[in-house]
Amino acid sequence: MSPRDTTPPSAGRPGEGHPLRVDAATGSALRLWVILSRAQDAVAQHAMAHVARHGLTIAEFGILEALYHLGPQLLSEVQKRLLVSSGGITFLVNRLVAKGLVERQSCPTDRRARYAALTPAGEALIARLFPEHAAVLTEAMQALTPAEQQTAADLLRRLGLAAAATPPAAK
Amino acid sequence: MSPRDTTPPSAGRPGEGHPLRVDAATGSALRLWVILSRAQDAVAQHAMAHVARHGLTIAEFGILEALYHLGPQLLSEVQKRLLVSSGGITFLVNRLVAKGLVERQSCPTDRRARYAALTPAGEALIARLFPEHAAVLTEAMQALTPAEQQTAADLLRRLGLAAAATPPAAK
DNA sequence: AATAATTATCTTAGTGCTGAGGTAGTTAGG
DNA sequence: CCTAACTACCTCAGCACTAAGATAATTATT
Repeated sequence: MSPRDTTPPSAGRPGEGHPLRVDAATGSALRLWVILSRAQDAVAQHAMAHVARHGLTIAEFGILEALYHLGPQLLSEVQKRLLVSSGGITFLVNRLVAKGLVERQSCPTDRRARYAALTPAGEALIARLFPEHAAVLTEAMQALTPAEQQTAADLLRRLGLAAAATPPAAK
Repeated sequence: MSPRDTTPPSAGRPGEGHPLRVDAATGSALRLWVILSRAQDAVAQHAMAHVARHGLTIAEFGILEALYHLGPQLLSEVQKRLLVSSGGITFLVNRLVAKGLVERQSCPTDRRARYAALTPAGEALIARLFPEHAAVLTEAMQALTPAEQQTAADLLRRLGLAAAATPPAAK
């Protein structure tokens, strides 16, 4: 789903292609979209490389991290937090159970619901990995000062919330 | 690969989990990482919804757009531009060929190399879709003014270039 | 020329996830 | 109660892509 595409042509290329003609507002949105995606991807490479070294995917790490910081959670709560599909959360928790890092617990008040909770092994792993992960990301983002990170975060939060709020657009 | 995870706990949650303790610099990097990923994902939903309505994936659209604006390109050039794997570019071009939107042309000076070029049908499709796509993205990002988009783009470009430049980190 | 190293593409197997649909448990209305 | 609607989770088929390796053509070295 990454748009390292939509990229405006690397200026000066003497192609046989069509010139890129867009108005100013459209141009800045397109440019931002490409830059946003590339930045996300570049940082994601660092995050993935780190968790992969411990045999985890980013999504698995996200579940462990959520359970670590919030305690046992209903699968549906974890699902909403991670933004994965309903089938996906079952699949991911199954895999973590198979690895011995997570266990399911039944909910006393609602027999449909199941909690996911860390096993001692899972707790030990995430307790060790989380600080490392934070350090990897801090390192990967060191090009921006904390103040700049704050500015970027403020802008992107508004952008993300607004984009998520609008319907996926009909055209 | 999305880290809607790594999210700091939604403050105030009275969990049984561990408190989130990180220093200031680490905190801003972690926060930015989550916000960056969520913003990228939210905008990507709009982009995907648009191209999916025409039976395309984002990667396929990216190839069509590249060929449209640059003219016929070697597969390896398209690959670098889209940041897909070498197998991926073969796979994607095959699918576009099957759809009748792209054709391969042999390179006269290097018999290993192949050009990808738009067919008339492909050209007609992307000529219609590209302006729509630009409009969808402009709409999706309208929460930020052009000046704010510029600021965000400047920061993210630096972030992305620096993150891409550093080795995937060893720890 | 012969050999090695590099480059360009393709092949194959596999991964990580989505989406549609299904079952069981729960809540609300009549 | 009894039905309908909803919710939580799971199953399963399938998709988009990756990674590793194979093949084949080119360039560089000896």
